[in-house]
Amino acid sequence: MADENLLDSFWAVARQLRRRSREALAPWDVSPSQSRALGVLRRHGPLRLGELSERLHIVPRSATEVVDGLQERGWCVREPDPADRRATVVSLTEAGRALADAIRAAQQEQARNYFGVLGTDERAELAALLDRLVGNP
Amino acid sequence: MADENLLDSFWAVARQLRRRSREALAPWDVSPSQSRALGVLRRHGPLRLGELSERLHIVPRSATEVVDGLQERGWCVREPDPADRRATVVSLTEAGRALADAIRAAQQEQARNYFGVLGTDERAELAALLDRLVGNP
DNA sequence: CGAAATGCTGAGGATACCTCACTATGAGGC
DNA sequence: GCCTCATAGTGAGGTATCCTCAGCATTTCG
Repeated sequence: MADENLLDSFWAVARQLRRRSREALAPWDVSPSQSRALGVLRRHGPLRLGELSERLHIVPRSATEVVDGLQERGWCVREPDPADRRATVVSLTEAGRALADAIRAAQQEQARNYFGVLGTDERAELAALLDRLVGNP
Repeated sequence: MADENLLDSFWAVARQLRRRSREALAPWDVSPSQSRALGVLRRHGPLRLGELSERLHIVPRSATEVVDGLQERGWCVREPDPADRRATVVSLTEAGRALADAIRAAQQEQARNYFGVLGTDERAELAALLDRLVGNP
């Protein structure tokens, strides 16, 4: 079975990607979990905390902490949802949006760099295989 | 750039693999980090704690904790290195070896299952691409 | 209107890492 | 042989990122 090696290779790539991502984030002193939240808010716009937690695959209580961190640094704000006063809507501030954009650019650059050892068609092949695994038809 | 999607797909696969691996480990009540240590000890035989920590990509102090956990459950033992009394050699007990074998079998089964949605040649292709990325020629 | 559901958060805990300082031992220069 | 310096492991203490459970405010529904 080469599947064991497949697993090993996969995790080796994951480790490298994690390291590079950490390095790419270093200039801004943003934690990986904060960066993920910024990315989600950037892509989807304002979100209720519960929705944010779903997209981050964490429980709402954990999203509370992440948002606390972002808010402390002035990157997002909480506002009551006018449609449901139990809920709070989280939006990026201008600083937060600028930061999210910068991080996205850095990550794109990093991804281009890392995956650049493969050719264009190979990257497409890799993406297709991964999507098959995930179950994205 | 599809590289962003490539990243997303990659992490989606990683998440699924982590979840499945956690499920595969559940019957034995072994933590992922303990399982990794068991795997290393199984493959390489007795190791000095420092060597074990290197292969796990963690600092020696952290390996101490992992070994503490394994030893508590009777899966490994510490013995002084006869060649250097500062060092301690960690070896699997019989129970530890049996457990490591069982875990390996379960993980192989799981990997076969997960990567089974791809054909044999596609798995080879994926492995080759990943190895290129890691830098394994 | 009252009961049940929902959205968020305080309190507290687990895991898996880390650094720093310390002890015991080993190894090389004189 | 002794002195110095390096090395192996670990105690103490800390951080990040998750989790559950309980509680409060609010909404929804029979």
